[in-house]
Amino acid sequence: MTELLWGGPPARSRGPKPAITLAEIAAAGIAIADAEGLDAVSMQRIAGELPVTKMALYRHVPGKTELVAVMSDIAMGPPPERPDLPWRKALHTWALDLYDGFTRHPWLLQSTIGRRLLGPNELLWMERGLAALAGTGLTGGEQFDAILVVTSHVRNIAQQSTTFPGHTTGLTAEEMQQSLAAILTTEADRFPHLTAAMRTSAGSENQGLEFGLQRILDGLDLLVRRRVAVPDGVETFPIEGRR
Amino acid sequence: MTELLWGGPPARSRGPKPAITLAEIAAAGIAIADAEGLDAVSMQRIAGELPVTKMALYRHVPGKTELVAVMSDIAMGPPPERPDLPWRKALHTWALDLYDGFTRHPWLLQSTIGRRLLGPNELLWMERGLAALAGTGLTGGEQFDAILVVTSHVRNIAQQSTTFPGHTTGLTAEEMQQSLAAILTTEADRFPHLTAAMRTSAGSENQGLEFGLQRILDGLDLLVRRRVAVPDGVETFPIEGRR
DNA sequence: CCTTACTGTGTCCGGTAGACACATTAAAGT
DNA sequence: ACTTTAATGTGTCTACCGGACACAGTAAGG
Repeated sequence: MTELLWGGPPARSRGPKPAITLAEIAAAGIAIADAEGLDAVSMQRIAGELPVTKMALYRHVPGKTELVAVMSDIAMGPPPERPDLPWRKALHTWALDLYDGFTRHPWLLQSTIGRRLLGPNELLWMERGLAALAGTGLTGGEQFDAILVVTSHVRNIAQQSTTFPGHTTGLTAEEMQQSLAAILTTEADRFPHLTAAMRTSAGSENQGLEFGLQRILDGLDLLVRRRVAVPDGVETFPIEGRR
Repeated sequence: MTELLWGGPPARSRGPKPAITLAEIAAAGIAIADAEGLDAVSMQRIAGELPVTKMALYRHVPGKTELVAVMSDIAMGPPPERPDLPWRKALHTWALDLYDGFTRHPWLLQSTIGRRLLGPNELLWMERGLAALAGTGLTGGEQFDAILVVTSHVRNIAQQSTTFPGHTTGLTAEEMQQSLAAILTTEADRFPHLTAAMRTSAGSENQGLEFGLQRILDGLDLLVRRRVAVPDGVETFPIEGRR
């Protein structure tokens, strides 16, 4: 499995020339997932796009799980090159780049959840995120946690704002808003704060990405300033509300 | 569909007495999902736990999607009652309560993604989260965005730390750490910051929940203080890095 | 030239969600 | 009390899915 993600094309020896390559299989899968969603990707369907039958795919890939992992790493691609910037701006553009990737391939939100083997591109994204934080004085663990919280936010905003192609069980943002409004007309007394918040939130959609990002960066900034003031990492200024 | 989530038991008229109720179906599904994961939940399997056949379930539920929605809202349950607290402590305990729910029913992380119809319990969680922020001077939209970023963080931490029962395609945290270390032994030069961060992060696992939570709360606190200073919401003090 | 490793194919299995026709049940209307 | 009618549960059927496995053909190495 690690070989699939990290190894190049396998050394060929005897036997018939393969009619297809792993890269072609992955490309076909990515095309289907982009156009019709991850649920539309089946071994049958992929084979239909290639000059082979379903079972031939298993000569190149141990199973669907592994294939999706390869597809995911390829579709994610490496992070775009960016000039060196102060950590905050660097992490900010990193987050926007990540968001871009998820909107280009919404199915990545489904295929890259949970603990799994990481591919070279995914690791490269992580590397770039950590690079942004390298000079901040945060410990390694804190750096990991920091890019994790940024990634979480980006993922969930993308999850919420993206429309999934072919995903039958998905409402549009309007349908959701509408059904919520309908419920609140009859149940307003059970949800007073929700009702109130809805009234003062009209027209302020799609601000979620920047809003959360700025809060997180503000919070990180506070910590970084403390770390710079006390480089050995001892916590000197207890902050109200911190455990 | 809305009736399934929000309506009580349907008014019965003619016909045979139903052998099962929606609540019983949902309870059976929840039991299976808790024990063996969401993937183990099938109509066949649920029917096996009840004195009916698979197709009888479709008399009570339009499809599996809707059934999982009902299961999810029931399993999530209402948020626990908490005494009134300052907004930061209130939101903090709210987040920990949410985390608790996700660890009790890990499959909720799979079943409550994306845009979907919201059930009464899910809305009650939202109501409580907004209630915590009611006195902060944030606009409705900002309140929504704030609880969204907290929820995202809690979800992703739970996703990362929870072990899913029966989920064959899931590595343990050790396996993942191990494979990462193995890769870095041969590819260390491609990922210098990653390698460095790994060295200084030994033993600092499972701090991610509190770390991200405190950063987010710190960031929100900054905004709230600005809002209190200028109650009409006009941004008077431009903060470095904010767009 | 023959052996051997490798590729692609067809068949088969157990599983999934759901459509649909059918018999049965029990309440409502007469 | 009898008939009508709406609702319930069942069994059968279709169209998929991932994958195991045996088999035939191909091309390179000895």
